[in-house]
Formats: sequence, structure tokens, C-alpha cells
Amino acid sequence: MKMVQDQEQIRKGPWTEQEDFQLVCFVGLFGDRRWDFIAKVSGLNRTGKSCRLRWVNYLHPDLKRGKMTPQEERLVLELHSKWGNRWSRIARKLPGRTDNEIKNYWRTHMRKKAQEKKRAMSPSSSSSNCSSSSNITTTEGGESFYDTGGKKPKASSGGKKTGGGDEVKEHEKREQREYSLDDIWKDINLPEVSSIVPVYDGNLSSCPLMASPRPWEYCSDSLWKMDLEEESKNMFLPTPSGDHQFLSCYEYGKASLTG
DNA sequence: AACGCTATCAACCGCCTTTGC
DNA sequence: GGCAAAGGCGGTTGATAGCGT
Repeated sequence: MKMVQDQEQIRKGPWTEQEDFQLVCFVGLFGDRRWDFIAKVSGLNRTGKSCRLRWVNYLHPDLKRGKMTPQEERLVLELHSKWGNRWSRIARKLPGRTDNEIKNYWRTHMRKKAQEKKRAMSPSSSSSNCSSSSNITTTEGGESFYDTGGKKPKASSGGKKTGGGDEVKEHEKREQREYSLDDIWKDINLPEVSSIVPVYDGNLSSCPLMASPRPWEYCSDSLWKMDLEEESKNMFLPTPSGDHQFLSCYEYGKASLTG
């Protein structure tokens, strides 16, 4: 056994605001493709996959939030009847929605349907109107697909807490969740970089790092093959103070933008 | 007020596909 | 064409908020 560097330890579990911020920043710089690279140079100690997932499912600026509209619900039903569990494919037809979201929605939806069905099957119940459920038949065995058998009682796998705001009220927590992302995008619009692009007004395109000619679009692929990794590593040396990492990031972003 | 159950969401895992060498 | 690495996808799990008893 030898001393394992902190960097070698892959972090798991919920993302902190700081990590989110960091990820957004790096995606802004390098684009949303090179996840392994981003994972490495960002110093997040996450896997590329994890970074991608976080971005796609939560941080992506084009994401819609909130409940599915009836139209969306209908579309999901329709598309699912066509394509089955091709969540990502379905998601592509619903701008702003992620496959994960749709998947979750579907599971919930199906569970409800299943319960209705069961009730309908029970002798005393009147004929149900699973009218639209006919298109759900893809999953007639379906019940099993969403029936995960419930949760197993398991010792809580500690370390899952994000470390921030343990005592926040549930409502606040919820808000915090929604806020935090907003916050990130707002924060990105630091005055320091606002000289590059005007104030972030809630519109993604005004976000400095996501502004239309994105940094990575300036550079050909080969450019990134330089010793960027090394450089970035140096830039993002984990500092106890934390905040300065981001400033470095902005500086770097600025440099990329301005040449 | 306390407890239990359900719904919802975020995240991980493993497999498959794509891409680069 | 074969191999390895990275990315993408679908399935599953775990935590927690919300609601009913």
C-alpha cells in the first residue's frame, strides 16, 4: 500500500454546487464531448461518465424544469408505443427533457397504470378505462419492468450527503436545488468576464462560456491536443480556498476567447 | 406528533456502440 | 481488420420529500 493521491480517488454520490460550477465552467471551455478529458483536468475526481451524466441530466442550460405538460405526456406515450424504451430517442423529440427524466416519468406513470389495472382486474371493480394504455402494451410484462421490487433495507451508504445545508428545510432544499443551478449560471456571469459578453439575463446564450462562438469552436481539434492537460492541471491545482480555481478558469476562458 | 408508505429524482452500473489508432 | 478507449444508453438503486393514517 502506498499513499494514494487524493486525485486518484474517484468521487461518487451527489454533486455539490461547487462541483457543478466547476463542471459547467469546464464544459464551457472544452465542450460537452471530451468527458474523460474534462474529468481529468477539472480535478473533479469524477469519472467522465459521471460528468457527462451530470451535465446532460442536470446542468445543461437547455433543460426544461418542472412538470411535464399534457402535450409532452402524450408525446411520451405516443413515442414509447412506437419505439419502446428508447429513452434517449424519445428525449430527442422532447426538447429540454432528458432520457432520465422521461424514464423516471414513465416508470411512475406505468406504476400508476399498473395499479389501475390491478384494481380493474380485481373482480369487484368496474371495467377500467385503460383506453390509452393499449399503447403501453409494449410493457405488458411491463409491470415487472417498473416493479423494481421496492427498496431493500440497507444501511445508508453514508457519505451521500453533499455536505451543504444539512439542516435546510425541505422546501428550502427543493428551492436550493433549483436555485443552485440558476445560481451557477448567474455566477458564471461574473463581472470579470462580462466584458466578453453582456450580462447573463437568464438566457443561456448570454452566458460568457456558452456564448455562441464557444471557446472550443475557436480551436481546431488538434489544438486541444497540446499540453493542455498539463496546463489545466496547473491552473486548477486544488486550492484550500477553492474560489480561486474558478477565477483561474475564467481567466483561461477569457484567454481562449480573446486569443 | 410520529410513523409508514409512496412518488420522485439523481446517480451509478453494466453493456453496447462508436471512434481512433 | 483488430483492438482499446471513450461515449452513449437503458436499467436499477438509493435518498428524500410529501402525504395519509
